[in-house]
Amino acid sequence: MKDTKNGSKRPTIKDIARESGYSKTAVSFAFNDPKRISKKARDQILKTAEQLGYIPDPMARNFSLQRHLSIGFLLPQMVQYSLQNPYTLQVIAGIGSVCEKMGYTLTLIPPLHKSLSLAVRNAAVDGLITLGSQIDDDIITVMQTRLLPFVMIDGPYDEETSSVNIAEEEAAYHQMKTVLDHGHRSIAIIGLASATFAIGEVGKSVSARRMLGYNRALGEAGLTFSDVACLVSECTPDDGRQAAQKILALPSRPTCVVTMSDIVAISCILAFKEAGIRVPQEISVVGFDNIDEAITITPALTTIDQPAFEKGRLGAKTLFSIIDGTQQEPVHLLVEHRLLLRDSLSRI
Amino acid sequence: MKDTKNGSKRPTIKDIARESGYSKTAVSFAFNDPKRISKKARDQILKTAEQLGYIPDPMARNFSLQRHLSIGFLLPQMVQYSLQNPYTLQVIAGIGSVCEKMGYTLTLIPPLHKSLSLAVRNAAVDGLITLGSQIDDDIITVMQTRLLPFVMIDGPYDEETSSVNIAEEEAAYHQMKTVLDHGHRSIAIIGLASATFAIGEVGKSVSARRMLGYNRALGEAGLTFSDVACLVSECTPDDGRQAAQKILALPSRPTCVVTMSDIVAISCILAFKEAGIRVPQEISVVGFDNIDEAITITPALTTIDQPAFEKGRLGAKTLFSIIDGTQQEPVHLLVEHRLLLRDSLSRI
DNA sequence: CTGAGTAAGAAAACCGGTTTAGTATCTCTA
DNA sequence: TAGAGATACTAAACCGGTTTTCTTACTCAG
Repeated sequence: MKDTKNGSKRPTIKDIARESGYSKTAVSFAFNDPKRISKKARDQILKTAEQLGYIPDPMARNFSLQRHLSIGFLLPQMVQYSLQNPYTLQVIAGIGSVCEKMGYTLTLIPPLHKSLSLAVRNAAVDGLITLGSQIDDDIITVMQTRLLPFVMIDGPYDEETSSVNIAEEEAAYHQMKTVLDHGHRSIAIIGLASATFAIGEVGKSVSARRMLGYNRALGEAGLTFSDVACLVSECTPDDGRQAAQKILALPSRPTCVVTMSDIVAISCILAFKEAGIRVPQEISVVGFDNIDEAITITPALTTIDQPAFEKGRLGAKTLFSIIDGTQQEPVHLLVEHRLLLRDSLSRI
Repeated sequence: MKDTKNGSKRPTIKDIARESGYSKTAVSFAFNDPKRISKKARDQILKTAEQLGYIPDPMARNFSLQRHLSIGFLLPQMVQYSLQNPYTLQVIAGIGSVCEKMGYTLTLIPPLHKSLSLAVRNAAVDGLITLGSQIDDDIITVMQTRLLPFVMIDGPYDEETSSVNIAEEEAAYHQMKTVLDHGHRSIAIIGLASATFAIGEVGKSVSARRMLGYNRALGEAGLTFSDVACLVSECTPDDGRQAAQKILALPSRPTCVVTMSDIVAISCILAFKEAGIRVPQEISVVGFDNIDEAITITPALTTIDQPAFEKGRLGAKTLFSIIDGTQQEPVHLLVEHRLLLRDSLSRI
């Protein structure tokens, strides 16, 4: 690996061509299509490449071949939170397992200057997977304008866009109904930050779909949203704790807190315990996602289990089938959820 | 966003130039250096771009500017294991937090056709961070040949290569000495898969350095490696369980198992419990890393705590300072470790 | 012996941007 | 009123590969 003439920079295909006495074309063939060239030429070229320490520039190749060999995962929140959230990490692992099989890398894309759509504009990938409800029309427009294939996991529902989801409304109904069946009537709901409690228009976000389920369950018990305390929280430990504080500050304390994420639920449990309130004797908590900690925390968390790894895997498989042209029409995958009854929910 | 003439493909800078009546240069300036161009021209160009749905191709930009705006993380194992390993995930989170600040993406690079060095040849990144001891000379040669800046975390020690580590020998010494101080004399060691129990030559890998520490501690207690059972295991739950089975099959069961990773340690605890053996009453287990599960498992795991997130963060910071030229010479960072005494180690 | 077909390789176009070098016009100063 | 300098823009080179097109020499069948 000695220096080439061009300063101390890496040798290019041109250098190898010159030094070996062949053309650029020949060098390219030597590496990519050996049959197209004589053994003598190939040997000479590879020897020269070896001597000069030549490795074809991946970006130049990819650019020329109009591909990236990488798919992107749009981090739904700041890295600090996204990559500490076990649910998100399981989804990433699922995506990664497919990438590995396909010989692709997985590019984690954080917001750029706090902007997701800016990050999407600049993303050097063959396709994108999004997670969660932070995906607004702006972002979708950028992906469509770039003609970038994408799959949304837990995203806002859209006929024309491939997606992977659980039956959100059904799951939320099931979650709330279980709480009501346990006798609770004084309830607080902590929605995702993007949640809206206006049921009027048909909601497209995960939050909105879950709200429909909550509404139905409450209705069957003769309640409406005005009978429950409605809060929202980012899906972070800090925000979860703040929500817990707000609940403790309510004029009358609810007997059960229904959350849309285990992260928030667990933060609540911790906050309640620190405030000297016994869970579930004085207040019940139910979660959503079934992250690993849900079963190790005391009391073990009653929650909705959703197969995070599988969601990632299916999302990635779908994305690849769009990229390679196998899949032309949008697909909408539904994966199974189930309610796990554990200690954090008590009967009243 | 209507179609351009060139079929149904995305418009390029050339299309915008033609349609707007200006040159490619003008279009480029309109996007990147507005001051260089008249307001009239800029408005016309941006209007045309908007109408045609033009977004500059990130790869073409990056290629032209000879940069990637991404750094790579070389996954030490199959995705299935790497992205399920909490220690690795914490390191990734640390790296990601820096990438976010710098406006870079983080590319997770799985082995390509089982080959890490092949993956490194093809990686489209501005720099690489490696984790663990799987890094052989082959891989290092590729990175050096490509003139790709890189930082090794927990890697084989090398004067000329920037690195982030704990004082491995010291930590291992501390771990083993604690076991010996608790009275254990019948000990099994489960090393990392790459471990070698030959102490002769100065080891460069993490395993080798830890072995020196073990050797020293054992020596002070009047023991040598021939007095302990020496096994190796990949850092996966499956392999950890296999190692546990081998220990149970030994002619005389040791009173303590010393592992080089919590993943393995926890697998052992689970395997032992399933075999009806009480931990720590009948057998003690100590780990290494202090992953989250170490404290939630019963019995809580005695282990060496190392700051995974911080390692990732420092590794990334170092890499960026090499990339931007601030850092010329290799740096070798040492971060603090500490022993956490918990229930899985009993006194004998 | 000739013409078709093939093998080996070179030249040039291309991927889609950025940037350097250069041109024409306009403005200001001496 | 000529010359210097600034302004606004264009043409062409460049990043490092791949690929299409073309040339030349060789092979073989008729």
